[in-house]
Amino acid sequence: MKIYDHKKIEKKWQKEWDKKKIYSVKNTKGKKFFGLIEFPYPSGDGLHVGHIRSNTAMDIITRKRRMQGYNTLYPIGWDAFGLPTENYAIKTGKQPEAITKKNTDTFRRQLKELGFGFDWDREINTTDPAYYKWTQWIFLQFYKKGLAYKARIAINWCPKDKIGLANEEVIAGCCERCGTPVEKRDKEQWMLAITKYADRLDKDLDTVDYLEKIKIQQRNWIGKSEGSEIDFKIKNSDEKITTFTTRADTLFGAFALTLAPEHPMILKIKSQILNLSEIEKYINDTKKKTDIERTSEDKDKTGVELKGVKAINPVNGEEIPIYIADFVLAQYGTGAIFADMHDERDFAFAKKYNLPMKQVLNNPQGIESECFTGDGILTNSGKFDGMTSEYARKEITDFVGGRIVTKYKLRDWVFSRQRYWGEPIPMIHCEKCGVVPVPEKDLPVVLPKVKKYEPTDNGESPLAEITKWVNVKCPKCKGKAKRETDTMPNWAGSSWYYLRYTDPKNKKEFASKKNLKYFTPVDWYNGGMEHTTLHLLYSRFWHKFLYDLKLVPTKEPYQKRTSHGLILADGGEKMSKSKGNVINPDAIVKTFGADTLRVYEMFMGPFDQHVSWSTDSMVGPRRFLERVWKIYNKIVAQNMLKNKKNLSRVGAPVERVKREDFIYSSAYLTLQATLHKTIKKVTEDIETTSFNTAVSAMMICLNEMEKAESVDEKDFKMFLQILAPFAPHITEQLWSELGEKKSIHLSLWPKFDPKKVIDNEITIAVSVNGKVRAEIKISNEMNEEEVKAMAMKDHAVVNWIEGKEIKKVIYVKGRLVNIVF
RNA sequence: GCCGGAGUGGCGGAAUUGGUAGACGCGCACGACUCAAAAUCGUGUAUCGAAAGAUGUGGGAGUUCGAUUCUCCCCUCCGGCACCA
Repeated sequence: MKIYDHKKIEKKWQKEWDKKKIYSVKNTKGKKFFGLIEFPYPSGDGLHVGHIRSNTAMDIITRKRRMQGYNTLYPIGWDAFGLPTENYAIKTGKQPEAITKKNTDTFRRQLKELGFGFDWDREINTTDPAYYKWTQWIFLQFYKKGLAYKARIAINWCPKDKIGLANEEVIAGCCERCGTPVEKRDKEQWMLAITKYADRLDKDLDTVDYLEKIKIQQRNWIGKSEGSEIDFKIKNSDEKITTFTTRADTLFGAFALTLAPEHPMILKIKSQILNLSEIEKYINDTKKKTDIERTSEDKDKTGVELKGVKAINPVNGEEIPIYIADFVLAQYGTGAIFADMHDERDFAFAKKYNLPMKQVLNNPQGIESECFTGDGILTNSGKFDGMTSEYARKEITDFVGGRIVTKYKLRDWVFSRQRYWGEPIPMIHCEKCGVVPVPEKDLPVVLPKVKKYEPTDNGESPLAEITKWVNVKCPKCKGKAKRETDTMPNWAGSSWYYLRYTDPKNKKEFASKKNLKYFTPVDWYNGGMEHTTLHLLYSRFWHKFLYDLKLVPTKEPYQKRTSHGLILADGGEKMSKSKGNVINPDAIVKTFGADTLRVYEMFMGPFDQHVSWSTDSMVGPRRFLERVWKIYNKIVAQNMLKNKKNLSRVGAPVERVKREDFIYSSAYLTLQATLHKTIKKVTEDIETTSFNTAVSAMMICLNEMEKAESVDEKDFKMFLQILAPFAPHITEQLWSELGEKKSIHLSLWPKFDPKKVIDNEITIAVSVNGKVRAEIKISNEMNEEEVKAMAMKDHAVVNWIEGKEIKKVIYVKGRLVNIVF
């Protein structure tokens, strides 16, 4: 009798799969499936159990597809540019390349030890010049189309990391990475005009199959809102101020015009302002504040009136005061609003400064509240009185010559980083010609070797000090010029990596048209929720841009997107090095085996929800696999009996069974029904990422097989096949032990037999007035009347209904009978 | 504040076109095997109760023959956004 020893079999099959390249995609023929996980950042800590959760899930999906006959691509690579490596280089004096090499070697070893079916022939690395050549090339295309531009803007500056951050990287006013409050700094930055794609990024979400919460989060981030632009003239001046509002219906109630402190109009009408010094002080104070300070003052509204200047309400000619206030944002809308009492902020502002307010909406429900912000019926609004808000918005906008417009919260993407370990932005600054792109033939612009990686506090990249690299000839005039020393953010390489997988070694294009047409879009992409408004949005943007250039064949990169929940430490806290609660997968693989770890991670809870790690619970999945092995032993024993071989060699306790009798027994039919139900459930559950219930179903099936007197070898093989995506090593071993020559992972996915799924005898409940009082066994063939009659006759039921007048009897097929009196 | 998600035994969790709540697993208890232990196997395991039975899916109301599932109100936790006009 052989014993399950994961150490013996896991290494063996990993080598075998590698040698035979069973997971490599060799052609572009037939139906395809492209499954994708977010390629890992190779940190020095090695693989995290969270990686394993996501990777195993997609490994199961792709293995199933492969067995269903799809030409299946499941690639892997390294998103290797980024701060942790650079910081480690600064600390240790080692080169980022060397660190990356070491880390990717560790990750590769770990991933292989877990038995993932990656196509290792397509491994990519964003820090490889042969790869980032194309990242730079795509940037040049953005530049050519005017979507990459330089702007002097106030950026989010992290004083600890000494790096500029994109808006998406600032969490509650603090650096996403280190938690330091960010400062504002004016700097020349490369920008990508993602806002030009805002509308399509929003609208095209309708065409893809993403989890609803992902769509909602992206939509909220893009922040589409429809409203009106309305111009206010300034009294005694030719100037006008454009406001943006979604509530044009409240225009009659405007009591002030409120501008962002950064609003350019303030400079233009400077001469008319009587309290200029007060205004300038307020503007300066605002500038000094960080975002946290500006928003954390309990939302207390502050502002200053521009004395000596009045605006004219276009709807009724009323003169109203003009204020500047820091709660009005320069970046959104037009940086100017009109204030009215049907908005909580304006209401609070008016209360604070004792401004007179006028009610112009009645609550249709008739409930009086101090500040009514809903849609209502217009009042005090001249000829618009009595209109509904919705209708009046359009009418009033038309009446004052306003424009219906759409605005977005999304802002352009700050694309410069003042750090070393990133793709150099392929631009040259010439004294004569200005900004000149590096000619495509000169790509890649390779990162030069440097001695010191420290960023500087003046906001320049360490690259700026490498004069030999910085000083170049202008590609246009051959005169003196300097290279751009900013690098790209780490979101650059990951914005298009899935495309490279289709043709990873191509030297002429980022990928051939033919391969792109065959493999894209990605059919199923799984990743973390934390990337919803970062990577996922950025890569959709890049993809749409490439689509517009006719370089990719689809409008969207990913057809389907799911996300996994985090794996938390035992107490429900996040795993972190500082807390010392990180689980090392290497140790788990050693003691329990990769198959157990995989099954455990799939079984521990619903895939899309957070779960807490518990090493103690791993014995369940381990026992499960050991018992699978025991069924194999049972079959070996059965076969020996059948072949009348020497019984003493069979270790398992086996009773003599006449197989022919068993085949037609009801026990056999029950086992068949369980097996086919399990095949059905596992097949379906994988599609809905309900891996936990799939494992549970297989456990139930195994329990049945254990109880059975005999297990049919063919049936057991089917069981191994549906288990194979979850536990690839043990199933491969047993598959081959049972005489199969070809890998189980290249075998055909079993189909359930609909006829066998139906039970011929079932137990249903009988309830009286909704309370369950008995159980009865019924057969398939019984009709409703027969079942009801049987239920009424049950002695436990009779006790309850005796002498009562039965009002009705309800029968739910295959479920229950309810008797009501 | 707004937008999502969740609340079920000692623990992880299962079950929703409304139909036997607690599947499966962990843990625990008892038993078998063993000189013994571990492992393994078997039985049991929501709560109260000797039992009959009653109660029970965050709390409160409602619809229904029947509600974890649907409706209304409220509470707690997690995630995202946060003065977006």
